[in-house]
Amino acid sequence: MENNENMEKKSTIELKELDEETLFMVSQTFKALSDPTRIRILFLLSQKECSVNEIAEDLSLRQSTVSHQLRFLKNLRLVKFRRAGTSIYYSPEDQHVLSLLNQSIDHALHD
Amino acid sequence: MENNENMEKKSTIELKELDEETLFMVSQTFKALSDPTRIRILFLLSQKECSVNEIAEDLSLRQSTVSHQLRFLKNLRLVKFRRAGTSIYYSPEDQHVLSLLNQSIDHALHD
DNA sequence: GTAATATATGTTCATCTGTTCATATTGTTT
DNA sequence: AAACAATATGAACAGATGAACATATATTAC
Repeated sequence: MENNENMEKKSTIELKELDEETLFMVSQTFKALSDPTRIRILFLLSQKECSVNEIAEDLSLRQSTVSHQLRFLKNLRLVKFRRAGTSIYYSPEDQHVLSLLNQSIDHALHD
Repeated sequence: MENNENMEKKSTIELKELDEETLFMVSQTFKALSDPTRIRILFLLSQKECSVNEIAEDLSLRQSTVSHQLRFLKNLRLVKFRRAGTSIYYSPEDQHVLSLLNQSIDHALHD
């Protein structure tokens, strides 16, 4: 009974609907960022557009691992790609998720 | 070679270290928010301080399920608690994570 | 003290995840 | 067209995860 009127500043969550669909979308978004490999891929792509092989080499991952994770990120529309010759170059598509990642890294670094 | 100087606005991720420890912390934070049950618990707690049983009843979850998830959130310092009689009341502890959740819900709702 | 209530914990189980290998597909280049 | 290069895909496996049950612990009330 002492915690019922804290919806002003400090970004407390306002009363909103949390229907099943929203809940699923939100959890999926965070799931995308819950794996170190995916974070490293997104982090790398936020710095430079990369082909699949470049990602694999830069992060010391198998090509198939990168490809599988890119499919995951692609399905969630978090990355886009373009073909260039025989390679396919990936880059981030969702600025919002990149922002969430950025904030979280900042917060972790500043302890 | 066309994506190398986009570190101004739009919250592109700046060049930072992504050491193992930071990577782990960040991924753990997002993992906490990647499960619908934990999201519902945090969302509920952001609105009112609750005992374990209140959470279980409000969200139609087993008491043990709630307790296990609370332990998870407690380990990550995302919730705090106080004892009152025979009950234990939980509330959010990490404003930053609450902010991430809030942003993500907003984004999902505004499509 | 004992009984009652609230919460925490251990274990089991089914499911989900992420990686790897092997192979298929796709587009390019000659 | 064939050969090549880059990427995607399928299957299999190990490990992680979340829910449920039963039970243990802890505090209050009597």
